[in-house]
Amino acid sequence: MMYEKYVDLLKEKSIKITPQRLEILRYLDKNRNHPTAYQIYTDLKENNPSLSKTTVYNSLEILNKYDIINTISITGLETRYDIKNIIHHHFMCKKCGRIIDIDIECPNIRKTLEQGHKIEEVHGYFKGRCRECIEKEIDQYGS
Amino acid sequence: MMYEKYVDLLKEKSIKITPQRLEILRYLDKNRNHPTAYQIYTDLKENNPSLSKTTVYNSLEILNKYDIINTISITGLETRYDIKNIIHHHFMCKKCGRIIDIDIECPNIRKTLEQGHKIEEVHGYFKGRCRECIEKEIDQYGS
DNA sequence: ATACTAAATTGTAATGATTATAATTTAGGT
DNA sequence: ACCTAAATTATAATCATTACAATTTAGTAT
Repeated sequence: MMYEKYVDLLKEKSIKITPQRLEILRYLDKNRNHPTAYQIYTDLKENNPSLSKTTVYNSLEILNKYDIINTISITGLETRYDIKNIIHHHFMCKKCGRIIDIDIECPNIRKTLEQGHKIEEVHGYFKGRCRECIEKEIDQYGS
Repeated sequence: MMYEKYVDLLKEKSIKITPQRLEILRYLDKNRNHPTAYQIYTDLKENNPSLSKTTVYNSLEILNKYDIINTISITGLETRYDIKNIIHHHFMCKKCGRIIDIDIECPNIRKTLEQGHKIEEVHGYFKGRCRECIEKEIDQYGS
């Protein structure tokens, strides 16, 4: 019941249903903060001490390959992961490091590009300072 | 004469003018194929055997900080570098790995987002199969 | 021109994310 | 209840990047 949703996702793609994959999917579904592989690993390890880091990487790779999750290259340091939902962009705050969803899809990019190359993924991100960090600065130094 | 253009770029930002920085800038200006730090390092080392990898990283960092170059996080593996020119997006071919410039700026993203967060960088990229790889496949298997 | 000083460069070592490998276990079909 | 290919695990290796400490240099002041 609890995992049925994720079982179905894997069944659709005819890839093996394992407890590790289900846990990772559930984790990404509940944690929409674009975690790293390491964050997923350490958090899930609490309830499953035998979990291997390699398994996390392998699972993320196959889930990405079958279009169940997205990878986000934005920090330049590590890959972030995101369960697939409606297309959106990301905003990364250079101060606090947070990656925030931006519910926008870049219009007419797809059409514009259907001229030779085949697009399989669309990624957009911005970098700057998030509202919260800006507000903190104002508090600190006076407006 | 040859390096004047790059000297000016550094002067504008009041950062020190060193032969290493000038060479890196010239390299990025001539090589618009989004090289990695390692590629820059090995290519420039040919004419300057004492060049250090750390210098390349340090220089790229400061050039990026002062908005003279751009960093591109797209492969998830390493950072790519691009001399600053008009805003454009990128297309990465999943087959051959090439990163191609797409001369498009996502319209009205900037305005849409001026609601709290401050945008300092706009990045957009697509992944898929480039025209050349697609054409090769057709050649191979018949159309 | 010369001397000075903070900043840049260099080489080496350390770090941290990710991948490779090989042995063990398991999912899912027979 | 098998069987087998695929998944999981632990460990070691790899690769990009950063930290560090010693040396050199750019650019300013003398």
